[in-house]
Amino acid sequence: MWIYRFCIQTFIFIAYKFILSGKNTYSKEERLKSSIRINQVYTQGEQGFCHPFKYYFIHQPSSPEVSGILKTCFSIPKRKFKKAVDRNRIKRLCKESFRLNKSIYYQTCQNIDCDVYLIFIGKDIPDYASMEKGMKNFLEKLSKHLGPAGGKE
RNA sequence: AAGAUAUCACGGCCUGUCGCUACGACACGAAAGUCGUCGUAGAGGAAAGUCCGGACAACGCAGAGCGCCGCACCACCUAACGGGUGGGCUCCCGGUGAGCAAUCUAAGGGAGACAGAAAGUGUCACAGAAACUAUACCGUCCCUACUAAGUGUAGGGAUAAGGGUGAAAACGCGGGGUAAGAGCCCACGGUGCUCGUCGGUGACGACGACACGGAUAAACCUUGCGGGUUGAAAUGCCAUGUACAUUCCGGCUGAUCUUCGGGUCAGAAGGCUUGCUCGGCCAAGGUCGUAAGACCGCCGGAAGGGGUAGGCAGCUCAGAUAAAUGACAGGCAGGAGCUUCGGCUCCUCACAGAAUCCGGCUUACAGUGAUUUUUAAAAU
RNA sequence: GGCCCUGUAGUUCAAUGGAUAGAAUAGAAGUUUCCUAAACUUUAGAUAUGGGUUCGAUCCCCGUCGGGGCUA
Repeated sequence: MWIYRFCIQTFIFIAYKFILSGKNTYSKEERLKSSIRINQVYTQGEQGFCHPFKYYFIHQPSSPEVSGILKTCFSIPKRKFKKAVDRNRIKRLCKESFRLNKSIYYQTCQNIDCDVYLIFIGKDIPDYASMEKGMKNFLEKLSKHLGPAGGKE
């Protein structure tokens, strides 16, 4: 009985929060935090490049236990940006652009459990417009890559 | 009115929308909990460098001696400090004034790891005669021999006043004195872990007496004071998981009590602590065998190997753990540029982001305000 | 977060507090060769930086900057 209820709850959860995309939140659940998962993504995952970012990702179809959330993690190399202020600034720009534009991904891809590890590769600190442009490009590329596969399964 | 230096203070403010982190209340739910709702709080003067000092924690409760490290004028502040405040002394700049000169010195400014070189050892390159219980190269002077003599040559002696070398050369300078000279004597100065009197809490200062040949302790060292060691990746707990496995080395002794099950005391090998020593602490045997020894087990160390590398506390009225402070819009204030002096346009900027917490230090810094010192120009 | 080490030519290393900081290699020029290589000759090139101690610092001391290592 309660399993059925839980399924309904999770379905409602997904429907409200992501498909309809009523609010542009970026909470703790959407962040990739476990170091085990990060190592998996880094070693086993596929990799690619899209202008300011290098990305690793791993994906599997969603199940009742694993809700279909896109978990992300941003990384800025310390070698290129030595000051903590610059690294903080870039990370905040990344998070902000992802928060406002993640609906591009959720419009096409649903029920896929995907972990993404993004590394910022750039020489200068970008402004928000260029960062948003790069993030849109990345999300479109990712959703194109995952969309048909998710549809088949 | 402008620039520079130093010190101190500040390091934009307000409103709205979306969003993040923590906590609390409310709503729903049996509970776990929630696309929940609302409220409160949310990064600096250096948060930095990690250069000092603490709080705090752990370590076979840390005792003594040696070693090692740090500090080093005095007083006060401080939980403590290598920090701060004030004072003393020395040196440098400055130059009023005194003096024949050497030299001393007022105002003002700057610097100083500023105990001891008269406890000992070492070093002082090159140059120079000589660089340290000192030295005679050129000189100066005396005596003797040769020479008729001046002078010259040779030998012996006295001498640190003059020359040249050097970073540093017999305390400086004037006079006396002398064969020539020398603090040998005198005056004026200089120096001193010296002695006495006076002043000062003290460092020290003034006066008098006495004595006068270097530098280096950020060379070893000596003296005084301080420091047990390791640092939140400390430490405690929970979860997951494996191997009570393998190899090598060393040890398992003695006395005593006994209800014969065992207990008590001492000790070896080895190990533990702060580098060493003393001291202190830990420490299991049994079977077979006449014995030597063998086997099993245990203890300690080493090698290689296996497993987990997650969470909670530590940790805070900011408080995370792949780590929160952001984006957009408007206004005020400030700055820059243009100007027809009405205004218009642009910007919110420098250094820089908490990770247990405090007290300092050092370094970085757009701009604003205050104070001090100083510079050049113009006007009177 | 904490602890520690280190900085010398373009590179790898030397140098007891005292000469113009030395060697190898790389660079440049020349000799040789028909040309190149090799060999030989010559040459330029550095103490991370700011102070202090000292008569005199690559060396000793302090600050800053950079690089590296260790730490469950």
